[in-house]
Order: sequence, then C-alpha cells, then structure tokens
Amino acid sequence: MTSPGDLRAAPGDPPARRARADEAVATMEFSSVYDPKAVEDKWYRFWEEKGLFHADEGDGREPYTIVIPPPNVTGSLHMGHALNNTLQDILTRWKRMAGTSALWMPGMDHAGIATQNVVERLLREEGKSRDDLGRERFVERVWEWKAHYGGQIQGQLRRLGCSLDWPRERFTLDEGLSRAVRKVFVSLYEEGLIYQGYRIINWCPRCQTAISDIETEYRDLEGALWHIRYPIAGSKDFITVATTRPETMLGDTGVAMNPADERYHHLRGKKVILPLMDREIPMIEDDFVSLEFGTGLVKVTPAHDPNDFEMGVRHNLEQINVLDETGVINENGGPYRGLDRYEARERVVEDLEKLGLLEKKEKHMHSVGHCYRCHTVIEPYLSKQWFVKIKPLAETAIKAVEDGRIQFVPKSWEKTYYEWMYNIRDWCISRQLWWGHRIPAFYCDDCGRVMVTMEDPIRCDACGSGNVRQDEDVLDTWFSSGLWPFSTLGWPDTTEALKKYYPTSVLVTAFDIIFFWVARMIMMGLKFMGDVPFREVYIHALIRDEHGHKMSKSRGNVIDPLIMMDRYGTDAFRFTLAIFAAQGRDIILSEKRIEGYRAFCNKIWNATRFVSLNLGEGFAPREIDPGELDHFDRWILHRLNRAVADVTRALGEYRFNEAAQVIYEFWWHEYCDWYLEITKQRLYSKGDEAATADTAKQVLYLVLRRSLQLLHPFMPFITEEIWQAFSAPGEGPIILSPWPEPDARFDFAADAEEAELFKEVVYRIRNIRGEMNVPPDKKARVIFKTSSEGIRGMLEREAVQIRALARVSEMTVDAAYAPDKTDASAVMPELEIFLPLRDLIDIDKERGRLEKELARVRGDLERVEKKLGSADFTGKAPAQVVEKERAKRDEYLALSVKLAESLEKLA
RNA sequence: GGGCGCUUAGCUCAGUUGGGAGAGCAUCUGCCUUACAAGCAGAGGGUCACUGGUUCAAGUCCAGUAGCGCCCA
Repeated sequence: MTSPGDLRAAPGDPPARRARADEAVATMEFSSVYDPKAVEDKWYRFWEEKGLFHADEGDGREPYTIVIPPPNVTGSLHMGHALNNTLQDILTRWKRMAGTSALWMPGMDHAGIATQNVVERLLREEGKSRDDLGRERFVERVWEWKAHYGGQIQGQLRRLGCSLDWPRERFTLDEGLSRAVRKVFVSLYEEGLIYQGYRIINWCPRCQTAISDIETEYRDLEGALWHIRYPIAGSKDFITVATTRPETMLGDTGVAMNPADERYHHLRGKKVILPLMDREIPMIEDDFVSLEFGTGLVKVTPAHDPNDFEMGVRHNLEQINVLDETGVINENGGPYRGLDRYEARERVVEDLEKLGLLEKKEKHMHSVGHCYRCHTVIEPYLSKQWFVKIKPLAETAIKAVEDGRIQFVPKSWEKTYYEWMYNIRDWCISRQLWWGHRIPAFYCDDCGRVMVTMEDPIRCDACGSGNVRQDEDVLDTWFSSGLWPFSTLGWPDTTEALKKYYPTSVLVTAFDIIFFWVARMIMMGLKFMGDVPFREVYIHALIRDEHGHKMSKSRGNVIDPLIMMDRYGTDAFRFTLAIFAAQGRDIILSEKRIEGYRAFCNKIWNATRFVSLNLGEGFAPREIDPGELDHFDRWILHRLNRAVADVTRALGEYRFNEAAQVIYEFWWHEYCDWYLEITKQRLYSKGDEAATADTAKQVLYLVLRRSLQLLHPFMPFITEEIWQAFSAPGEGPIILSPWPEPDARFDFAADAEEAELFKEVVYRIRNIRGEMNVPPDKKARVIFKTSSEGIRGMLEREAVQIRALARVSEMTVDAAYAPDKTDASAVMPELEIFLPLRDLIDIDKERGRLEKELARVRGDLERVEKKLGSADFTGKAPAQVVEKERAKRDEYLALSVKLAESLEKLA
C-alpha cells in the first residue's frame, strides 16, 4: 500500500504533471455497460483508507475550507442533504485538485428536541417516561441510542461520495465543543448580553419546552372569532369583546380600548365583570388596540399573549397564568382546572352560551404558530427563560455584510438577511430538555445568588452555602451550531488548524436556515474570533415537488436519494443535481432526468472502451508536438481549452449547472460525436490517414484524461475507475491529480473554424439523406460546387472523412457543375452541394424541402433588410453591429438566389 | 398586511453588460454502422403570461395586470 504522502503531489509540482514518456499505460477490459455498483464502494474505501480526504495544516498550501452544515444525529439523507453536500463536494474536490489545502469539515448536531423525542418515544414503547429514569440515566440512554442508531447519515454521505476529512469529525456535544459553548455563555453573561427574564415565549405543550421565534412556523387556519359579553360593573349593560381563544379569558385581567375610540368614552375608568370567574377587571386605554378589528374592544390576557403582556406591563395589570406545561388548565382556572386547552375552550363557550353571554361566533382565518419539530399548536406562555440580547451582536453582523467582508451568492439574499437582522428580537436560548448543553448557571438556595462560571462552583461565592444547584435547562441546539466554524477547528484552544483554516472560504446552504444558522454564525464568529466565519455564503435551491412544495415525509412527496443512487448510480444522481442547480430558482426534480444522465455515464464508459480498444498494447503517452497535429486534433484541443476555461470560471462563480452543461456538451457532442468518429478513419484505414494514427491516439488519450479530470468533482466514482484502470505508471489517483488548465499551445481558433465548416458539410449531406430517406447502406455520390479555394482545399483534404461520416461513395469538387433535375441540393455560403439521386429522388419532397429552406432564408433576409433600411439603426447602432447585419444580408441574398435557381430546375 | 421570486417547446428547465430563441426527456422517420439501442442519423414543435413604456433594437431594462409559489407579520 502506498502512503498518502506518496500519492500527493508536492506543492511545487508543475500543474500539468504527466506520466513519464515511454511507459505503457495499464489497460483493462471494459464491459459494454457501466455498472456503478461494482466501483462505488471500492473507490470510496480506497480514498478514505489512504487518507486522501485529509487536509494537512502543515502542508504549506493555500487553505480552502468548508464546514458542513451539521446534519442532525437523528437524520437520514434526504434530497436537501444530497444537493447541499453534492455541491460542497464538487467545490472541495475541485479545489483539492487545484492545489489548495482543501478541508471539508464533517460533523453532526445533537439536535436537542428531535433526539430527545426519538428516545422518549422508545421509552414509551417500554411503558416508561423520562421521569421514570431520571435525568442522568435518561441522558445515558440517549448516548446509548446515538452509539447504536445515531449518525446513519454519515454512511449515507459516504455513499454520496463526500470527500469529508473524517478523522476531524466533531459532534456538538463532544468535550471540546461543550467547552466552547460554556466559554461563550459565560463571556456573554459577564458582558450582560445573556440575561434571564420573565417573558411570553413560544411554548410547545407536546415537547414541553420553550422554542425560539424562528422555530415557530405560522400557518393559516380556519378558526372562529367568538364575541363575548362582559357585564359592566354596577350596571345592567355589557360590552362585547372578540377572541379566537376563549379559554384564555380565564386569565383576563383587563379590557382595552383605543383612547381615540369615541364609541367607548363612556367606559373610561369603569370596571367589568369577567364572566365565569366573577372577577372585576379594569378598562384600560391603549394605542395598540385597533379601531377596526372586531368590536374595538379587546380582552387582555397578559400571561398568554405577547401583545397583551406588553399592555399589561404598561398598565400594571396582574399576570395570571391559567395553563400548565402540558397545555392543561391549572388551579388558576377555577372550575375548568384539569381540562385540556381545547376541552376548556368548548366548555367555556358552552357555559357562556348558557349564561346568554355569547353574542355570536364567526368563521375566522388566522395565522397560528406551530412547533417546527412536532407541529403542535404553540401556546404563547409566560415563563422565566434565558435570552441573548441580540441587537449589539446583530449590528456588527450587518456591517460585515454591508462592507463586503461576507458576500452572499446570489446577492439577492443579502436583502433577506438585512430584513431579518434589522427586525431581530432577543433570542430565547433555554430549553426545558435534558439532551443538550446544560446551562452553566448555578443558584444558591440560601441567598438566591446566581453564578455563571467556567468551573462548577461547589459553594456559593456570596454566602458560602453549599446548597448550590445548577439550572435544569439546556441550551438551544443552534447556540452550539452558531460556533461551528471555529469550535470544530479547536476553539477555544488556539490550534494550528484554527489558525490555518479560519475564516472558512464558503458556506453552502439553503435559504431556509439563513436565520437559524447563518446569521448566528456570523454574530458569534465576529464576537469570538474577531473575524467573519466565512467569506462567501452560497445559497442554493430548495428541492420541491411538482407542485412547488417542500419535500417532506408528512406530505408523502419525497424522492429518496438513496433509492435514486441504487437505481441509477451515485454519479448520475450527483450530476443531475449539479446540472439542476441554477441560481435563484428552486428545483423540481424528475426521475427521468436522472435516467438521462445515467446514459451519460454509459456514454463516458463506452468512449473509454473505444479508446482503450484502439490504443493497443504498449501505448505510451508522450509530449505532443503541436506541429504533428491535423485540423481535427487542433479543433478538439482548442475546444478542450475552451471547456477547461468555461468549467473553471463557472465553478468559481458557483454556476454549477453551467459547469455541468459545458462538460456534458463537450464530452458527448464534441469528443464522442465528432472526434471519436473522425479518428476511426485514421486508426483503421491503411491509407495516408494511418500516418497520423499515433498522433490521434495521443490526442484521444490526452483529451480523455483531461475530460475525466474536469468531470471528477461531479462524478467522482466513474472517473476514478477509468483513470486508474487506464493510466501510466507513476500517476496517482484522479482525486489528487492537478486540475486542468488551458494550454496556450493548443489555441487553434482558425483550425477550429474550419472544422466547424466541415461539420456543417457533413450535416447538410446527412440532412438530405435523412429527408429523402436514403438508407444508410445506399452510398451516395456528391458534387461540391464552389469557387472558394479555401473550401475546395478543405473538401479535398478531408475527402476520406466526408465519405465515411456522410456515407458518400464518390465525391467531386466542380466549380462549373450543371445540376441535373434529379439532384437533391443544399446551399451554403460559397458552396453548393448536389446529390444525384436518380430514381431515389422524390421531386415533390425535394421541392418541399427547398421551399421550406427558401422561405426561412427569405424571412431572415427580410428582417435584416428592414433593419438596414432604417436610418435610425445604421446611424445609432455600433458600426460593428451594422457591419454584421450587412454581412448577413449578403449571405442571405446569395443563398436565396441559389435556392431559387435550384427550385426552378425542379419545375 | 409587508417583502421576494416565478410564468420560455407536450413535460422539467437553461438563457450573466439589450443585437442570431436553447438543453434533457417525450413525439415522428430511418438505422442492431465492429465504443455505446442507456446507442446513431434526421425531423417536427415556442406571439418567451398579458398590457404599456424606454431604446435604432427587449425573453433580457422599467411600470402595471393576471396566475402560481415562498418568506415574514
């Protein structure tokens, strides 16, 4: 076994290292159909075992870093992951080949709520609850679960071919990252940026924890608006309030009106009687109350609504919490105690109706918050929680994007980022869970002192009491993910890795976690590293179903990436994702498309098979001397240069679809369709062409190798398989081979143009044959009529190729040819092509063909002449554009004249 | 209610300083041509959602309308 050091090129190696001359390439038998299953596992193991994904902080190369958006430990690979990680792998493999120290940092997220839910569900199946086990035993149980069932996604990422530096893998709950979390918490607390407070938070009664604002998803639901009468104290009159949540009235401590609302001025300073509870509550006046909505009077429940909470604080109203953590009415709810919130709603409404206090019930659409984890309806709930004071952090984070230290690609996402950052509210970070980083706050039971420290205190630092206990809550999982770009590199220690690889180069993610994650990493990175966590943020598409909905299990609209990989091979799947990944648009994936790119894999495979069969035993690659190249060699090498430049540029701009498209086009429609076909004459024939056979082999081999390299980031497996099955001694694996660069010796623009003319000639003859239904075995005679010396030279020189590719038996060039009535014809600039078809010709068909062509050309001519006839155009358009139009006119004119002549002969 | 995006061939989608409408799949025709039938050669198919504006010139820039979707409240 070779060690990684041997496979890896030294930093000073020339970029275009080639195999030494005179050494024969290894060849192998290729089957006629590519079988992905036979190669994928093999090469992944090879790369991983040899440590080829490893980036070495001491290698002296330029760093290139990507940190993986850590998947949940409970997660398994879905389409979003597949796209996200394919794109990161493309970038990483590209940059690794391009000679940088490319680090792709792997890891996972402990996913507090999700993981705890999974384990609690398992316990329930055993008839137990987490309380039966107790905190310590429960957390142990979660670790056990993780050891056995967690992290399935890692195997799936390997399956996808991800070149992650696995030995560096981190987990948000491991020792080092926990130390980072604690350090951040303690410093923010000491700075006053973390505080504890009583607030209305979003409470999930099922998960029984607080969640943050952004973890709450709003959905429009049809509910009801109940109009309820509250008697005015000391009067027979009553007022009417409207509410969507009647059960909360049990906690009402006031009724509010807008001070400008003249309808209700008679109520100023009055009190009303809260029905069912028989509590006297005050009327208050507050600008918040809308004059238009409902009756213009609103019940105020400070403990169960964020706006009411604010009003309650302004007017010094009592806060009465009527719910417990499970969403059941508590002792403050009087006779309704013990009822679930929805049962209580029904009972309250029934009772009001009996009392004649229910005025009416209307249908009402409103937006209701749901838990993003379990989709339970969120309860706005008053409780004591920990918060991050976010404004000061957000300000620096906004600046970092404004001044360009961080750039979003596509740029339009910056607006979304600003929008959120300007309106950001304090972040509730405490969760009433057991699985996570326990909040490092300690309370003295004797004096009430709160201590937030790096080391667990044994006694109170104020009164010396030993009755010290730690806060029961854990931190929001995103608190630790926010530190990911530096905590994974060793922070708070100053490691070599941290010095070399921070700031990271780019963060690749979908827009749906810009708020959850991207913004928080920026804030935390700037705060604790003093520098941005990444220089660019590439926001890619979301994969949606055919209706434009996000794919999700509950919708049942998922396409399973693992099944796609099984069915079509990983390379075809990855390539499809890449070619779909256009900027700024979501992806609606179709399986047909994956199938199409499986055919591309097969095409590559068979092209290789062709080359392999034809190079022959003992083929040895050597330096190519530009002087030995014929026009087609020059054409394909020129096109290769273009492809290399285009792919490199596109990748640099995160235009994955463009890069993939260029490679596809080059491989299939240039290399396979034309160059391979052209070399056949040179490889097989015994004529003059045979003299250039060796050159053709060298070019076939060189272009194949470079094309494989271009394709490698997209299709890692098939390219490595072919590369190694078919390489010269001393050449390392493709994954470490140097990224191709355009070779200035191979810029042959003029030859390329001539080759395009040749292709057009072949196409025209094929077109006639196809339209006239001339069977392939029927070879045709062709006469070329031209007075151009250049064209004549090309035709004569490439006679063998034209005969082969257009299936021509005999061809002549004759400037004075007088066509026969039974000739089919085609017209090109400065060239006419005639095929004497004799009895094969269908005169009507030929006439139809020419008429169609003539109509097209005349249409073009008309358009151009109209343009040129306008003084505005000739006067105002750039001279270059006008000149181009004139040239077009001359061409169309010539073509139309000749077509008309041909038609006349048929008459 | 506020913001953003989309509307191009039957389907899924490209189209980056405004200057010749494209790909894959599907359809039709002819071919098992010794790399590949997961293939080869050829063909048909679009008022670039609609209306107006800017411009010599608009799929591309601007405004409005309609439909669809997303995010936030």
